[in-house]
Amino acid sequence: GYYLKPLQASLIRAGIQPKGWAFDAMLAGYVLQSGRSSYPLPDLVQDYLGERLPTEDTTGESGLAAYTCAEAAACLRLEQVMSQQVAAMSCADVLYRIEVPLSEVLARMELAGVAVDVAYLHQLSDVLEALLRAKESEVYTLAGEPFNIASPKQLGQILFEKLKLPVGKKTRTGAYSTDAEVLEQLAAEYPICRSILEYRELSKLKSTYADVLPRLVHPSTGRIHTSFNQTVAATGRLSSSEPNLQNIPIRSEAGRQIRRAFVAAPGNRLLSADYSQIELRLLAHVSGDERLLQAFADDRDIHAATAMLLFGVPEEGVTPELRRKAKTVNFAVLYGMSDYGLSLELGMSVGEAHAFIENYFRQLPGVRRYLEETLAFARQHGYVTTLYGRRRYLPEIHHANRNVRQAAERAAINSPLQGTAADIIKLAMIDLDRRLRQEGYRARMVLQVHDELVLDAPAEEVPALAELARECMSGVARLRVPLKVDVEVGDNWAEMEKFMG
DNA sequence: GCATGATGC
DNA sequence: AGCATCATGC
Repeated sequence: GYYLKPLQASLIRAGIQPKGWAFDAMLAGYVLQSGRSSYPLPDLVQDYLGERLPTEDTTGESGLAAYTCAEAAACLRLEQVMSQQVAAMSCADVLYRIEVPLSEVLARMELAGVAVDVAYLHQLSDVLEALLRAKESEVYTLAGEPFNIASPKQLGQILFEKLKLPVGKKTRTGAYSTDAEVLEQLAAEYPICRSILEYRELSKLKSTYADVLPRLVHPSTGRIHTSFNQTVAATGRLSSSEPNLQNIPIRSEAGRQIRRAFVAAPGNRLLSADYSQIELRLLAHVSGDERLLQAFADDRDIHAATAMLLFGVPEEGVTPELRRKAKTVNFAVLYGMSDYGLSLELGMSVGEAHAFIENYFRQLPGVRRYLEETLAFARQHGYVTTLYGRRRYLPEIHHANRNVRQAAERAAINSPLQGTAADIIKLAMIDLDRRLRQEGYRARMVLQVHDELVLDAPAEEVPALAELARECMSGVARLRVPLKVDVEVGDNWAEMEKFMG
């Protein structure tokens, strides 16, 4: 078949649970070349069969029948060719044990949807509107005139020409940058910058979330049914759209008010299970670095443990500031840090950042070895892989332009880690979905947010479900480090409490 | 349609 | 600084 998920959803909605889905050409296309922007069937037919699918003429009934038959025939032949190639690049497990079975799980999740409190969102929208108007007046007063705050061009003119604030960085096109980093720098001395930041936050919350989410509530289910896209992210992650439920605010207090709108069905509770530090645990596993492995074996606070190593202080000497620096370095490693990037982040010179990184590698030599081996592999083969064999091609690893080449090098470091984490949670979703159905749970998996699964569950199922989710998620891979899973339970997605057990 | 800037992991 | 989606301006 081709793009089976909608078909699977239709069948499931009709109460039919077909088994033995064998092949999906769209998913095969994704596994073979995850960097493509999309996988239209005519393109796959052209690229893998060297043929042209007849042009779509579905005006009449006979035209529709003929085109549908041509599609079906093409899929059968695509399976022969693509399956061979998938096997030849050792991606059979990724396609047949991960992506194909996951498709049906995603269909079930999309059908289940998630409940939102619409009345609450309307109320919140009105509050945001009032706060926004007040903040707008505040900005106009500080600027000495009204203007469109949402226009970066007008805002740049007001701040850097009229008010003569010191110019920070410029954008790629040479305009004054007014992004949060620039405004944050200026905010201590110029209150208007703080006001603009607050205006931006409120504006984002209202226009992207409070005003849009209620419109996407399905009239018959009363729930929001996102799309989980399986072929978008080059690393193997899922994405979510219409609406994106993978970027619901959590960090700011105002943002968390949006999250409160995501609720359990009546009589139910929301259960969230998330992997703790999965990417750093994977770094420990694939690098085999002794100290990193030991830190996770001891279930240490990894950023604090890193701070002890980097700064040579005892546990009680780890100040919040040192821990924050160590945390930044840990993330920088996952993203394939350059000393330049780290220097910007930590506000130090490139030389200091370089010394920082050298110190990190001296303390964690296994990590350096892994990063060097991964880069060498990418340069030699032109791709990198996850633990389960998922491949990402990096043609720009030999690019003549240094910036382009270095971006590819960072992707070479990051993709195996981000992609392996994606493989693992996908496997866990398949397993958990099977267990939920086999064991007759009424709970439904409703969201996946990269390292987190959210279930909408009858209150009485919560204790057993917490155990089941933990078991599925941490048991799905046997690594040199434990996969720690934290479980939280609550009536809404903002107010969750740790679940012990 | 691209640029910018917001949100998440 | 890795990976995404969405709103807005122009």
